[in-house]
Amino acid sequence: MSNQMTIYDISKKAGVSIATVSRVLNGSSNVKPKTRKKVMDIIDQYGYKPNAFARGLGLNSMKTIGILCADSSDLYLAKAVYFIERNLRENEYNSVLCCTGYDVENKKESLKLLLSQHVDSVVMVGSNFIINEDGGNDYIKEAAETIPVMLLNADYDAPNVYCTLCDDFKATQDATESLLKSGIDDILYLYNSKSYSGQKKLAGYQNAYMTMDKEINKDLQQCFSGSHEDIEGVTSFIQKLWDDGLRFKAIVTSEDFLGVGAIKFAQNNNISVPKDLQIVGYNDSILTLCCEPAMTSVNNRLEDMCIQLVKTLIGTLTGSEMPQKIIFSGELVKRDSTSI
Amino acid sequence: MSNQMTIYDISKKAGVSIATVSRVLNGSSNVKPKTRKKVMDIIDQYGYKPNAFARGLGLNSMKTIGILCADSSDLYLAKAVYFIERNLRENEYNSVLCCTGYDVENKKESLKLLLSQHVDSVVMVGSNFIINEDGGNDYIKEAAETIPVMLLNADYDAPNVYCTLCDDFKATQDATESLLKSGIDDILYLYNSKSYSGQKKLAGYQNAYMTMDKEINKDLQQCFSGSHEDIEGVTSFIQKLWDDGLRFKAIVTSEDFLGVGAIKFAQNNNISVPKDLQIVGYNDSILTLCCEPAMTSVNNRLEDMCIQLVKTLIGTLTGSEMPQKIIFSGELVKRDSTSI
DNA sequence: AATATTTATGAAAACGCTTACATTATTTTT
DNA sequence: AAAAATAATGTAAGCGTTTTCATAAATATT
Repeated sequence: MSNQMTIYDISKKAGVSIATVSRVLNGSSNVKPKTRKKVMDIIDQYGYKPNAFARGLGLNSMKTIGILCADSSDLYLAKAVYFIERNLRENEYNSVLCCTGYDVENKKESLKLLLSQHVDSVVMVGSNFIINEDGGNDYIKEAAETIPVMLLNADYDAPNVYCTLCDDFKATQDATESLLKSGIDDILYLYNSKSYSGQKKLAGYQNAYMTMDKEINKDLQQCFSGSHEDIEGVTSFIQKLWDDGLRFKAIVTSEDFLGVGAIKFAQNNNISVPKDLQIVGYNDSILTLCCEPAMTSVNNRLEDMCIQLVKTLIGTLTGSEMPQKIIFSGELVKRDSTSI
Repeated sequence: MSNQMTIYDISKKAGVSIATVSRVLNGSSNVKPKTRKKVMDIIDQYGYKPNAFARGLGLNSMKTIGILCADSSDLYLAKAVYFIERNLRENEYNSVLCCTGYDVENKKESLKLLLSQHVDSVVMVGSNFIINEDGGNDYIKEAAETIPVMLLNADYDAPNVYCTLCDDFKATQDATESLLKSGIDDILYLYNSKSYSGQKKLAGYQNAYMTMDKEINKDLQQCFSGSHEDIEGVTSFIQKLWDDGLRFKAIVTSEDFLGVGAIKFAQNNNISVPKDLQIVGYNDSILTLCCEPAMTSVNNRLEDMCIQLVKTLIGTLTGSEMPQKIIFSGELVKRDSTSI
């Protein structure tokens, strides 16, 4: 079996020392081309792969990145994980995935676990890793004392913490402003409690009103706290608001599933979309194409962000000075649920 | 820093040998309760975590399972990865994720990589890991010589290979039969080239016709080879068939996104669903709730399968004799896209 | 109380690599 | 052609655990 082979076996067969084999393996320049070829041939012939543990022990790095993610069954997070994993692998890094759920203690525990595994860095996927209370993010700061911490779509200033994010504030503000400018004043903002970015988007929504010098109605800011799978829950949540007498001409959301729930609500009530109710999703996921009409949504450049994040990560690990914050601009993808 | 501490430091502080510390760490019974407590206290006090590499080297196992998955951004596969990861972690196993894409060579390469990392087992998520040609699956057999190989929703008989799957054949046959029994003869079967299970479902579809003694029209078996994101592609694919004169009263699909594309097609052509066209999806994903009307779909018990798979895996790793094949029955979840 | 048995602990080898340092081979300089 | 400089290779010491085997302590048996 090729897997039982050790560097000793290879060195013996190639008639060199284990140090030379190691040098070939690690691409050291100080080895004669002829020797390198000889060793390589043996390695290829026997399909030898160095034992990752031993290598890790020696190098104190296993070329492994920890990926922390609340819930990789969430469409958006799943895509992020996918893009990050792919990019890491292209750079010859492995990823250990760790789904933490939304509980804070769990997140901390998972992080500790990854650290004990000596990952070279840890990527936190999603803004829900930012804890919105005093000292809540110390666990990030602490981890960053040991290894670089990469935040996807979250914003946190600390040494050795690198953020790659989309300007959700601005994207939401822009979308809201477009609606306001088209003469619609009663815009419901619907967000999900799970994600901190829902707050930032809320601020963008509010800022749009301020900028346009229009009055804000607090009742039009609503938080849905169910799961990202519970579209029916969203629909009845909105229905309840409606039945309670709340009225709106547009709904701006912090996630696509909320938008879909809104479209379903409109259908149930024979409200014409976009004529009498315009709806804006967020993330530009496949859900936008499933509903009727297809939904306008903010594309927040997930793939670009992930590519950049890995680029920054690799740079940091190889000792380059890297910017600690990179911000992408979201882009409103207009479909048939709006007429702006 | 707690992370730099070694077993030596702990042993010194506790006034015992490293062997004793190791025994405490590994829960060996041969250690006096008083000693254990003493050591534990030091460990807790300093937050010591053993170096995973060294441990791996010693044990030749890092309690890590490799997860192989073509594309974890696919809703279905993402959920599978999520469930598996969660269950593994509950059993104190880590998971290294590896997205292979659909290229066979890549899959083999990724598997080799995982093996070189000395994972304790490897889980292949999805039927696309079964290569439908002579000797195509030797790579699985080979891996199984070293470690147990777990297949999710794929069927392959070999020593040390464990399959957990859903009877997609039967589920599709049942759905098709229900439609046939309700008097509809022209059922389009639409599947996706990416997944081998599309073939098994096709067989189920065909078997329904045979069982009901009805004639099969080969033109009604169509394969869409686009991406799982390309709902619009599906819609125009069906439109083309329609424009070419193909007619059908129902569409049975191998995946939800195909069903959604079908519903969109119906909408575009003012074909009433389910009155004039019934549509059945597969996987019972969130997409079924996004479209209008909500889509009937086969729930193939993904979570149950994943739980069982991990159970089987842990059993195997701990030396229990485990069944090599466990088959779940799919369940048709009826919604408004059918009237059966 | 002396001996046999069991239980708890320690010393040291092993795990398979990397790498600093020592040595040898090769090339360049004189 | 000898000396100096450089390049290639080898030797051996880590890296931080686990674990076997030997030994010491505690308990049971006579």
